[in-house]
Amino acid sequence: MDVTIYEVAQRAGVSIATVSRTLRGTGPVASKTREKVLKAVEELNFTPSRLGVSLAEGRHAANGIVFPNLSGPYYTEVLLGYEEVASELGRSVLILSTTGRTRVRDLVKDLAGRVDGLLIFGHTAPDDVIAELIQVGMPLVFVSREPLAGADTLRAENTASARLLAEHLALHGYERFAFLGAPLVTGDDVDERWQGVRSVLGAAIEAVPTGHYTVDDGHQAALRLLRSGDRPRAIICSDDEVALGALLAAEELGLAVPDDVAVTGWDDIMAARHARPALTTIRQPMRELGARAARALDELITAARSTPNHLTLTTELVIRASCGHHPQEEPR
Amino acid sequence: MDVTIYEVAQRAGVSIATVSRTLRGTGPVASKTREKVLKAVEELNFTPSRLGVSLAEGRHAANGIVFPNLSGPYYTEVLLGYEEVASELGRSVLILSTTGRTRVRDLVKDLAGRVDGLLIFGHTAPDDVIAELIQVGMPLVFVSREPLAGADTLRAENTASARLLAEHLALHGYERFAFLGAPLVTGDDVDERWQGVRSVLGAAIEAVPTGHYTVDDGHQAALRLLRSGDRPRAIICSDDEVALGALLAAEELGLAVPDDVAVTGWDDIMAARHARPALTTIRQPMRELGARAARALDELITAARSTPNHLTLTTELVIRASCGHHPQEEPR
DNA sequence: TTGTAAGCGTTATCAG
DNA sequence: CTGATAACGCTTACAA
Repeated sequence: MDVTIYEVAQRAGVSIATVSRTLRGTGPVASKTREKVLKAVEELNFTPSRLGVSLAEGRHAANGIVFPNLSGPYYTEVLLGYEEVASELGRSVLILSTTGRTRVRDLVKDLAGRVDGLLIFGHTAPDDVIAELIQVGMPLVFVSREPLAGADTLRAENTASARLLAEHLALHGYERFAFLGAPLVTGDDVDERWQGVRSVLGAAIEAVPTGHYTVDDGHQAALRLLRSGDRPRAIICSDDEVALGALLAAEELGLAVPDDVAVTGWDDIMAARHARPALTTIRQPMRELGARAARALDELITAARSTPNHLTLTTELVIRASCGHHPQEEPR
Repeated sequence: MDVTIYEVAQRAGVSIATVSRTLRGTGPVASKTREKVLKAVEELNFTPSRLGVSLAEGRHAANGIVFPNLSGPYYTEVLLGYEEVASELGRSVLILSTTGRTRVRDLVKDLAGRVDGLLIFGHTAPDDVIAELIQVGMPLVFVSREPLAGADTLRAENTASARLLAEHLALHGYERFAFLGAPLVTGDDVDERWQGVRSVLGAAIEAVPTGHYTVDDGHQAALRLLRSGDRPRAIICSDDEVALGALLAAEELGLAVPDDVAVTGWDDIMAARHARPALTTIRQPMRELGARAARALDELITAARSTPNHLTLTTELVIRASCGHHPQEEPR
């Protein structure tokens, strides 16, 4: 990309203003002139410099997204939904992964300087940068986090479905529960799930931490949990990956799921259906979260909307085999 | 981000050149002046406009990456390795996902206009755009593709390990094989794997297509394959995800792995170790591929190097349970 | 040590 | 309809 609008103008025998007008369709251009210009553009294989355009237009035509990592389908799916819609809207997407990173503050600020708007997962960005960004009016949408003034927040419903799940498990007659993948910060998705199940299970459930929310960490934590003296009758996991890890641990210890210990997940990632036994879980529209975030950002950026939106998408309890036997599945 | 270098200069009572010098550490600045400038910067909370900087510097300080999708760990891992190193080198990364996209040509060109260099997976970008990009001297590194003039290519070794794997399976005494996940384009990783195994197995192996290289598609294809009259004794899969799908299919049909049918994968993703039975596979340094690509691009961009490199990283045959019983594992 | 001014590549206003 | 020309926000010779 080396040829500039000046060369095109010169070759076409017109001014750069005319070239610009022709290419963007803004303002009138005589059809003979237009032809000359297009011909020159063609011959020179001219593409307007993004930098020049952006500087003049005063916008990047790009969105950012900050996530912890990409282990497992959750962030990945949201990311893809986001990128697809952003792309439709003519915006590129810049990514920033924060786990294992030092100076996240600076990275986020730098990213913010390159885009017109940002999707931020949960609490992956330091509060003070967020405050700064809101302060300067940068369009922001948070996914998987409690509402926040000055920015959009978007999440899938957690508490109600957590209750639904807890109640379903209680109906199985289980009495001791564990919540594997204890919340790390208050106000994010996992915390809401925990609050939800605890609100119905009360003292019968205890929170067990896992480190990260990965298959591996779930596996390790479940191993410890299941080996302990009084193991729970049912393990409600923070998400499907942790649950997959729990399934592994149970198998390793020779425990049958759901007969010895029931296990449930969250998200309904593809592997949940394929797991053995298939995971009872809560389906959450990951792709749509990303897509909606991109659209919300677009509204904010184009100033089609100025007041923040706080949206909660509905989820669905998906009952499969891992939570216990159900009459309709096992006719007597 | 609204305050410009002019306001800082004014407030500090100096020229914009001095502000720039102070901030970038280029050229001399009296320490008293420096202090005044830094104070003004602080008070105004000034951050140089990325667009301004890039336009003046003549570089984006950003890299792009184009991949088909993010289903499964392979692209994801490479992406993360890439982003991490790019970030260390002070470059942001812009992504472009191509599956299900129309006008990939335009998307790639647009992306190219926003970055200093591009990592492109296999054959995800149309040949003519690639030719154009090489033509204009855009730094390019291809991952998982056969060498190409005018750009770096980077891949993990395929053919030799494919032979190794095939020979190992032959030692088990198997006679009929299938390669699940037939190559879609010639010259990419999967094609090399196929060529490798076929070179030792000859007519004893047949290629079976899967659509995409996903768990689901592998599952479906394996189901058809295993139901057919003369099912193969061993299934060599194009990658771990397809293999995971094959495992599912075998289980569904009541076939024991490896006793009724052996299955192998490729990549050694995390799930391969956790699968039941654990997958025999070829370990490939995905993260490192991404990291190296970022460094290679940096060399090309900074003109530290001008001749293309074509690098092949070594892989490792990881023998686990899914390919058959081994003496050392099962002492008589 | 500091300031002036010429780029960098567009867009868009305002006269013709 | 078209062309000067002033932004846009910075970097960097070149002078002083």
